[in-house]
Amino acid sequence: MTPTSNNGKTGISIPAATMERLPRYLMQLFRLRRKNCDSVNSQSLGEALGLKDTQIRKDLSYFGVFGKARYGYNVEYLIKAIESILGLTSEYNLAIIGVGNLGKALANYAVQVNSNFVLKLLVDTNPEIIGTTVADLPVRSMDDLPQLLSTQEIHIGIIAVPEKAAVDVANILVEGGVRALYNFSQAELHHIEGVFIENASISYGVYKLAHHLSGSWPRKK
Amino acid sequence: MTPTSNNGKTGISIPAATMERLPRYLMQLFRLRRKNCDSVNSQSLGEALGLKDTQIRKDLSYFGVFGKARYGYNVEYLIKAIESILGLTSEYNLAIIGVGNLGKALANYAVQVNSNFVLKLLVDTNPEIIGTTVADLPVRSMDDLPQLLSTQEIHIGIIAVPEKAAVDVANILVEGGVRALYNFSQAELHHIEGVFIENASISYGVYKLAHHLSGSWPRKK
DNA sequence: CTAATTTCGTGCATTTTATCTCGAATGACG
DNA sequence: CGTCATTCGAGATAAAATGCACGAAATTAG
Repeated sequence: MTPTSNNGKTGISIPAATMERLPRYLMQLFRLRRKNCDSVNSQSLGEALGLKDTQIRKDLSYFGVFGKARYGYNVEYLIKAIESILGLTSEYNLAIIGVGNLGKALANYAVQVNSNFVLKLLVDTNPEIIGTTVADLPVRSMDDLPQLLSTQEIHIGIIAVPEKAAVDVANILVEGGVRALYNFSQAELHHIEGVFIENASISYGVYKLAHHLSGSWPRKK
Repeated sequence: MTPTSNNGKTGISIPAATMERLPRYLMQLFRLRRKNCDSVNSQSLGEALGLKDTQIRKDLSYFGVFGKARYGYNVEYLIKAIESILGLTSEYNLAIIGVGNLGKALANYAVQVNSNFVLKLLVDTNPEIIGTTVADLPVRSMDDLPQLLSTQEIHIGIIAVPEKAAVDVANILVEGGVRALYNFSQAELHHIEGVFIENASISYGVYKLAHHLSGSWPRKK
């Protein structure tokens, strides 16, 4: 069986919560590979990620049989399998709109993360930023964005502009044919027909921490 | 009844999923306030956030009665109530560790978000950054961090350093008495006794989008 | 004042998610 | 080669979250 096959499980719908965890599994597997680990079992994987071992086995079981009794999972094989499940078999072109501090951080980030994501385009409105080079790419003018989108295919648009500009930027991207948006602005983007939207919600975590500190967050065991 | 009271619901444990949504409600309420809206009903709040109206009513009902039939919720009152639930009745001092692009972005962010969060400390290891001013604060040396933590109380430590340094930074913060960490590094931080940890996981969204684009993400209706 | 209508709050059904349990497979070891 | 310990896979069970449906409250209109 190849890692890409689904082991006859077609038709069964995968829990969204499971899909959410796969990137975390993948990241941890990359770390293990860097440490030259050949195999990993569900228990140690769980400990590294703060999850129960049964959770990991159940998650992986949706996609077929990856593990072996008394051995665990082969790291390399599982990486290939999860990459395949996540659709990391092809490349995705990224555009970052807004090259302030956050945009720059994301640009440098994007290069490291995974070679399946290729940063193609940086755009800003600020004349002082336009023309500078960030992550080996020139920053282009927002005015040129529609035209730039027509000359190269962008799969994922990363929105790193102030809240007020986010909706306009989203519309330009969608009109330019971008079908997936990763929104780092405070704006709430939803419900654009045929477009996948992921909201990063950077600031919410601090509220959760405030609540924890203030007293009575219901703890998980 | 004051917004802070629990309307006799003490003892009932609040679903974690509900707590996760409260910051989003709060943000949307801030937007409504800025637009001088006095009231909002569960339906329009739901539309703005991509949630069902029943979800919002149920969430709020855990904390008592905030709404009125044929009127909805008073924006100002609901803001006060949620702020109280989230523990935003006192101030929280923030330290940002790592003043690269991400740290700078977070520093400028933190100032806007909410006056309950007060940025007190910026720290980095890079001699070229140490001594510069970001968000009206001088960047201090990482070497001085333990000492700085002993002279002022920091409630929330924001980790914006490279993955390799994250665990060390976390340890220094915890030893310095910080009980809540917001981790923006790629490192997985878990299980520090008595410390609340929130992982921002900035890069995972792009994997989800890749999977969406590649085909068969199970859609929610 | 009464009826009509809107919108909340909440008990209950449904769906989704997490956890438990245990048989089966695998490799280690005598 | 047989026994033992380990670790997976997956069905059964428990827990959590969501969504429905309806009674009650409140406002408006006649």
